[in-house]
Amino acid sequence: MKTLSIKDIALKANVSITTVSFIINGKAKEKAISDAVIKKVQKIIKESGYKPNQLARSLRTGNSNIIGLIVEDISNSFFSSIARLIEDKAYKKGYKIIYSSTENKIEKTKELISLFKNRKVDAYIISPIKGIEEDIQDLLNDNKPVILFDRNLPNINTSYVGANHFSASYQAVESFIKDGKQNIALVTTDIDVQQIVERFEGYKKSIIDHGLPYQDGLVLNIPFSQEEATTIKQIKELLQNRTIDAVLFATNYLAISGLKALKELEKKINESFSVIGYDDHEAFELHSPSISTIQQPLEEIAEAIIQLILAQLAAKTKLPEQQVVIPAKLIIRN
Amino acid sequence: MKTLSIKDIALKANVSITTVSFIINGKAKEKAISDAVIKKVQKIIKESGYKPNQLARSLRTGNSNIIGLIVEDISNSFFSSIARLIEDKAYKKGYKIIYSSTENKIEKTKELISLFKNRKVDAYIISPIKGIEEDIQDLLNDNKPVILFDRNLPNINTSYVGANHFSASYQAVESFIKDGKQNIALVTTDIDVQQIVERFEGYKKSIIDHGLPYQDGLVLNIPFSQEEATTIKQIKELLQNRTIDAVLFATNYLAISGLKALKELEKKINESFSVIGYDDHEAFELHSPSISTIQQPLEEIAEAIIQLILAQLAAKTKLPEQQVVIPAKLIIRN
DNA sequence: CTCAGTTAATAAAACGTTTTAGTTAAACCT
DNA sequence: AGGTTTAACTAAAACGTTTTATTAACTGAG
Repeated sequence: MKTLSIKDIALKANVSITTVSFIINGKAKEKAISDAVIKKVQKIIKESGYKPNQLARSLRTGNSNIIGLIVEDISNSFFSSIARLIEDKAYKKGYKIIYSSTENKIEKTKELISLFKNRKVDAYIISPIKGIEEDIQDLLNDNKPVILFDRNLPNINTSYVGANHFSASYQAVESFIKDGKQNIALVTTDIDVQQIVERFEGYKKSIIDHGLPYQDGLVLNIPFSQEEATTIKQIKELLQNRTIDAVLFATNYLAISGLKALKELEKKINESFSVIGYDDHEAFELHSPSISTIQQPLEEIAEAIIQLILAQLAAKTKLPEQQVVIPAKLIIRN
Repeated sequence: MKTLSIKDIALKANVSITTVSFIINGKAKEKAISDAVIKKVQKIIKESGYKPNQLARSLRTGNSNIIGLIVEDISNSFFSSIARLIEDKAYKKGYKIIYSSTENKIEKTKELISLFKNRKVDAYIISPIKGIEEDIQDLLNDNKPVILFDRNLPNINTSYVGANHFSASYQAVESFIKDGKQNIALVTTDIDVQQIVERFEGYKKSIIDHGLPYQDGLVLNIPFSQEEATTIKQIKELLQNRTIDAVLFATNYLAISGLKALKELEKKINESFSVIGYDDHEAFELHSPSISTIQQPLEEIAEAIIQLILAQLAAKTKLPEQQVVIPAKLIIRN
């Protein structure tokens, strides 16, 4: 069975294609189509189950009611949770989301942007990486709404939603110090994105502000695409070779690897050795003892993103860009 | 800057649109375009950065190089991991994936299928739910490849990839019994999909086969969309009101809730009380003690799915459907 | 020298919409 | 009665491709 087109409907209703189009798009009133015709056409549409071809529509109008979501890795629970929340909220406003993972690769990210552009995606939500500034600027020049989240790109003038990573890791370290910890390690990753840098800066500043010496050897930089086994090995080495009484992990997957390392070392978390993770994870709460963590308010972040996007989509003119910085919460668990 | 069209390229190269199109689509040789013209046009395309409009292309050809992936919930690690693997493999073959979550809702699933159909998605990978048989049959009648995974729909004749849930939960219960357990509970969910039913059947058969009495009261059915707090409460009640020395959880998120319940009850997992989860989760391995689980081989499942899809996409005729059942592995951890 | 075949290219239709610019007939003035 | 508005509807262009059918020029065989 061939799929129906607007032409078939027009034929059946004995009116022109134009008329049907006006009715479909709710312009019947303004275009002075009589009620009788409206009723008739709507009835035929309903009965036949006709659905306009979105491709043709997009081709003609240049927009698609689709929002593109580009994240680092959809299998990371932070991103998949955000994706799910955004999907939900967008869906209610009639927008669909399509998403894809960049794996922090510049080339793949560029291709994705190009793919989405090609598909006439209406707006972009991007967790960016350095090196795609130009591509994003192109989108903006093209008047497409772009919201950056999780990480910001300093040279791009567009709205951003993210957590206050500096202050969050500052507080985490502060809480270690208040607990009497002296040798606080940071396990972080080497990707060059603002949010990771901030986490490091917060750590460093907090240590110095509280009169402790900053020790380079207590900061472990894990390459992003490294095998987990290697990561675990490096963390074990750090813990064995250094006097350390507290560790802050800069991402949830690093914390997971860290917990595995501790397990292999049979090193217990207790009064004399503490751990704080980042981006909550089911495993943190369940762990014995429960793992304290810096929690980003996913719901709020998703909400802020979708608000900004919808506002920009609805607006005729370019809205002023906003930097929404949401405080991350330090969750102390015992 | 207006985006370029094939017309602009044709103009610049001083040839017809048709010629450019042939060259773009690699039909230059067969259409006897001279090498000189091919070179010239390709140079112009490269220099100008022209990218064909995929919408127009899809509108004309009826296909899109996009595969639609429809899952229950992208924020569940089982699905997001599979999605990520499929995305990777498809990407290498020049296909893009777009995915969306159904939340096990028939209406939303139907809408998604309709959305994808509208977008001329070339093939579908669906983790289905009862009630959408007709929509899937429509796709098949339309000659679109459809692969079901995770759950099968008995009345649909199409390929399926999934794990052997019956045998997996049979073995899990068997291992409990060999350990001397007598009162084995099952915490499962009420969604009416084959894979969940199989898990229950395997549990029941194993109990009976091994000469134990099947007790209805030891099976807890959790409504799918229920708040987690309620789920935890129900699991606590089950554990408090019954003599139970082992629990099999039918999904990973139920196991997580179960572990939380145990934590609240301060009930320890040890020789006299065992637990097995389903679909691995980071938290299982990290838990103290580590949680045994039934592990679905994600990599193999993803590989099988993508193989079937690509084979069907490449084939001119309809391939015979295949039911790929991959054994799930019982991982005993201590 | 002519006809058939080949080579190199193109014009135009088609995909399914939206939207601009009309057209026609009736209703409304003065 | 003649002109102007308005109501109701529509023809056709446009979006950017692919593809079918066609043309025009050349080649070589008989």
